[in-house]
This record gives sequence, structure tokens and C-alpha cells, in this order.
Amino acid sequence: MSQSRSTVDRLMADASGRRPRADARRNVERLVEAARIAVAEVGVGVSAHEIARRAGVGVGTFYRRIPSLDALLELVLVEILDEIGELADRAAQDRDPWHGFCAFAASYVRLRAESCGISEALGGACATGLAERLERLREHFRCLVERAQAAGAMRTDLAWQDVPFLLAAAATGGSTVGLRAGDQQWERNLRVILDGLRHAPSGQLPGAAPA
Amino acid sequence: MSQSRSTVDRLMADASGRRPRADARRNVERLVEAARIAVAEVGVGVSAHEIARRAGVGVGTFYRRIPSLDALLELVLVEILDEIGELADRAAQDRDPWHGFCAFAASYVRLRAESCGISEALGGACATGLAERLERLREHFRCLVERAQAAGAMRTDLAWQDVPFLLAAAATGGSTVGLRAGDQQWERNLRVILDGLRHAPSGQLPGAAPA
DNA sequence: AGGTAAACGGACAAGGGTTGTCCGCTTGGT
DNA sequence: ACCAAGCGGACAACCCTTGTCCGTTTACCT
Repeated sequence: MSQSRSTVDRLMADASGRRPRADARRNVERLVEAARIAVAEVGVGVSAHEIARRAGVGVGTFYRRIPSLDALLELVLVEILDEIGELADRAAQDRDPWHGFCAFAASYVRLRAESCGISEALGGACATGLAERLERLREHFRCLVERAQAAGAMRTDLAWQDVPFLLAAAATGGSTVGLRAGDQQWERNLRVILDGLRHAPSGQLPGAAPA
Repeated sequence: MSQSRSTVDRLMADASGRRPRADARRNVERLVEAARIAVAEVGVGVSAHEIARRAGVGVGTFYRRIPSLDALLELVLVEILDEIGELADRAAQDRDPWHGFCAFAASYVRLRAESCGISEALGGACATGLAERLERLREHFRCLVERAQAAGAMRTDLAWQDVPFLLAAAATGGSTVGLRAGDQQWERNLRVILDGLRHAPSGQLPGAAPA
């Protein structure tokens, strides 16, 4: 929320020193919040009109304060990526490496499962502002995984680079073969994957670690 | 290939008894093959022009024999779903339930990983012709999983409905946090997941099995 | 209360993508 | 050599997108 406040402030910043009208600020707040929800529900492909509609304002109002649709989307995504970064920081300070890793994994998978926009942002090639965050995130993954492996809690026949893929996998929801995933499917998936990560390997992993 | 032949034959079938010209048949073959590759590489969102371009023919040629883009896509998808059904049949006849399950899982995940169109077809709400195949496929999953569980090879705290989600998860490829998956990432994912499926559970799974 | 500038909403233009058609030209088969 | 079947791709029609513009409304200040 504090994040969201500063985001709104940045958008409201005006070249002239004039203080903006109260309804203007309220509408920008609504737009940012609507964008956040829409990105989660619809994904990064959401349209400006759709966000305006959800915010209960016209498109004109959208474009008065927001430089472009892409700018708003990047704002929202960067905000969430920074949250993920904080989660990783906290997990890295856990006394128990395995417990810290599991805690982070759960938060990460949950965020991915609940916001398809974040999954897309993490998955696809993306804007300049995000690339920097992704690099930090990779560092976090490396740190958490290697610590858990060093503590003997995680199998060592896989590379830290495998773990982002496995956690992305755990977040796979939607539906398959006509079955619709419940809200907790990601937790069930994650449990199985964590069990697979902990136990002794059943032979050499095929292929090489991703670069 | 024999599948593909009959598919082409169906498309070439003409109201009048006239035998079609050789170039016409060749072009339809090329179109079906191009559609298959395009569905794998691009997904079910591929356009008619794109398929024609890949086949090296004009759009006019596309629409002469093919009733609609959707019809062609469904044709291609049904073909692959039927292949998957055959794989499941074969796996169900394996003497060793766990080995049979693993063999099917590997083929299934591989197909999903290598054809994003199939993943989409399995994942999304879909056309009438596919729904029937999905139902058969669910039956196959249930059979394979319950057999492996009855043999004591697979943990029993999860439902057969969880397994399609886990295998869909294993097929997750593309890229995450800026890392691009190699050709064998799905094999590495699957290995970890299979290890997680086999071993004794680490407590009750959260939530309920998907309906 | 009333004046005024800021803000609003949504019709609109412009652009890009889609499916599917049509017709002048080419080519395979007899 | 003939000619119908087949070909290619320009084209129409449609949909959805982003972003602009302007007549109307509204918050704020005196």
C-alpha cells in the first residue's frame, strides 16, 4: 500500500506546482488499483479501456495522467517484483536454510499462481525496467538454493537454475484435460515438488542446467 | 503419418467423383504439415496466412480445400490427442505399473513441452471435437495413477486428478526470470516431480483434489 | 453563492491484425 | 494443344487496439 501510494504520487506529479484536484487523485488511485487487479486476472495483455472500465472512469481520464498503457503496466509489475525481492531477502535471513527456502517458494508460487500478469512478466522477454529486477531475482534464487544445498537439505544433482523452472511449474494452474484447478492446486503441486527436491536423487538428471 | 494421410484424404474428398489434380493434393499435404508445425511452434493462435506462408502457398489455396481455419486446427489437434490416447493404452498394458506410468508421463510431458498448441488445447476450454478426447484422456489418467498407487509405487495422499496438473507443470518451459529453458528442461522437471510422486508423503496435502 | 479552471467521459480517428473471397493468370492431364 | 482445375495474392469486411479531442460537469476558491 505504501508502494501504491508512492506510485500514485509519481503519476500525480505535475510540472507546475499546482496541487491537483481531489477527484483527479482519487481517479488515479482507482486506475492504479484497477490495473493491479486486471494484471492479475487478465494478464499483461489487458487493454487501457478495460482498466478504465474496471476503475469506473472514462479512457480520457486514463490518459490524462498516465503517459501510456505500457508505462502503467510496468509500474504495477515493478512494484510486485520489488515485493518478491523483499520476500527473498527475508527468506535468506532465516536460520534454517531449508525452511527459508520453502517459505520463499510458497510466497513466490502463490504470487505467480494468483497473478497471471506476474507469471507472464517473469516468463516472457520484458521491458527494460524489469530486466534489472529479474537479474536481482536470479541472484536471490542462487543464494537460497546454494544455501539449502550446502546445509544438506536439498539434493545437489540439480543446479540453482533448475529451481526457478520448478517453481514456475508449481504455479501452473488454470485447467488441464478439462479439470479446473482449485485455489490450492499450487500448494499441492508445490508440496510434491519440494518432496522431490529434498529427497535423494534417483539417478543423474538428464541434460544440462539452463544458462 | 498414416493419420496424416487419412486427414488429407478427408480434406481432398470432393462432392463430384472427379479425382483431384496432383498439385492440389500436394498442396493440401503441405498445408496440413505446415499447420502441424505451426501449431507446435506458435500455438493455436496461429493465423491462416501464417500457415499458408509456411506451406509455401497462397491463402487462396488454403481456403479452396479447407473449410475454415478452426476446422484445420481442430483436425491437427484431434490427431495428436488420439496419439496421446494410444500412448496411454500402451502404458496401461505395461507389466510394471510404475514403469508404465513413467513411460506415459515422459511421452506426455514431452509432447506438451514440444508443442505449445497441444498444451493450449489441453489447457483451455475447447471445441466440441476435443472435449470427447479429453474425457477419454481423464479416464486414462485415472487408470494409470490408481494402478500405480495400488501397486505401492506412488504416494496415495494425492488424487489422480492432481497428476495431470503435475505433468502439465513439468512441461512448463519457455523462460523464467530471464533464464531460457533448454530442450531437456522438461526432463529435469519431470525427474524431480516423479521423485516427489514416488516417495512417502511429508504430511497431508493442502486443499482438496480438483473436480 | 458563483465564477473559473481543472477534470471528466466517451465518441472518434488511426493503425494493425484477423478471416475469408474473388478473379486474372498458370499448369496438370488428356 | 486444349481447357478446366488450381493457383496466388490483392482485396473487402470486420474486430480490437491505443491514444486524442472537445462539449459537459465539478471541485475549489473567493
